[in-house]
Amino acid sequence: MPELPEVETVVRTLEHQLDRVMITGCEVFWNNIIGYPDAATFCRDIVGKTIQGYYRHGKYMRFDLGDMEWICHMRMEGKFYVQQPQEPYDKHVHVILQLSDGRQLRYHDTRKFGKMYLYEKRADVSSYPCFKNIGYDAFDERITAEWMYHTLHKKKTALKAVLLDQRYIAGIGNIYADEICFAMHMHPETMINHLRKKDFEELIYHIRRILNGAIRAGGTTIRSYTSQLGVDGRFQLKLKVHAKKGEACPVCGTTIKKIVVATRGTCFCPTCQRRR
DNA sequence: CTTACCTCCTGCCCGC
DNA sequence: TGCGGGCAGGAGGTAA
Repeated sequence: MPELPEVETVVRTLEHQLDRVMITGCEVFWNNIIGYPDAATFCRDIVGKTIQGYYRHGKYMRFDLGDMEWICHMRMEGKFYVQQPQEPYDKHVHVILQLSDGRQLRYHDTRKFGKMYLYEKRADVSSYPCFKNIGYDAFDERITAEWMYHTLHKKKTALKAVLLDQRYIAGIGNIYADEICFAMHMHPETMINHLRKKDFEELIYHIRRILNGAIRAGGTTIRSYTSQLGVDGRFQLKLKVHAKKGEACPVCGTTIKKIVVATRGTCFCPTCQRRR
């Protein structure tokens, strides 16, 4: 499931692979992938545009097309492939963009959960309808301990639920939420209103440290990128607790437990991570 | 306003 | 072997 670091890797990889390429054709095989407008309009309007910039907001990718903006969310299983037209593709390829250099940009998504949007360009990125419930990107400097304390100190919500809630901080998903809770030595169900301003400073520090570490690990993917593999931004990153149920905590050796928090499978160390 | 639950999808794992 | 059931999961939507 691509989270912020994986999306960043995909965006940078595509920028490296495609740069300023023109889109000369578009086919959509599964209409629900297109969140706005309808698939036919999407195809008609994207053809003839040149990609002029590659950006990311939370887990969303943004492509500057000059007078329009193409926005994609890969949800859990989305991948992009840059391939030659004659290369075969399977039933999970739902969108194919023909490029001016003869190659194709193919969107592959096993569960069809991903979404693409095409909007008239706006100066204020946060005003796009698909970002209606999406807050500041995790690296946005407007996320400060003061802002977090002000926004959250009265809420009776679990720490992990806050980390996953894209309205507050955009980009963190289930994997890094577990890792961030571990770094905080906090039980994922710690109530956010129990955190002090100093805790929020620490939280922001760990969020950015962990996401940055993952982005750096993703750089390896860019260098070793080959079109056959597809670009999904995944890489080998040593996780401390996520998906480690039954294994020993790397710090104290206690068996990692798994519970459900905010409807998500959640792994944590019962010794290192205390409730507050 | 907040929370709980449903929806979208498919692959995979389980039990029979 | 093969089938059905259950589950996971980001984010939008709706009901309570």
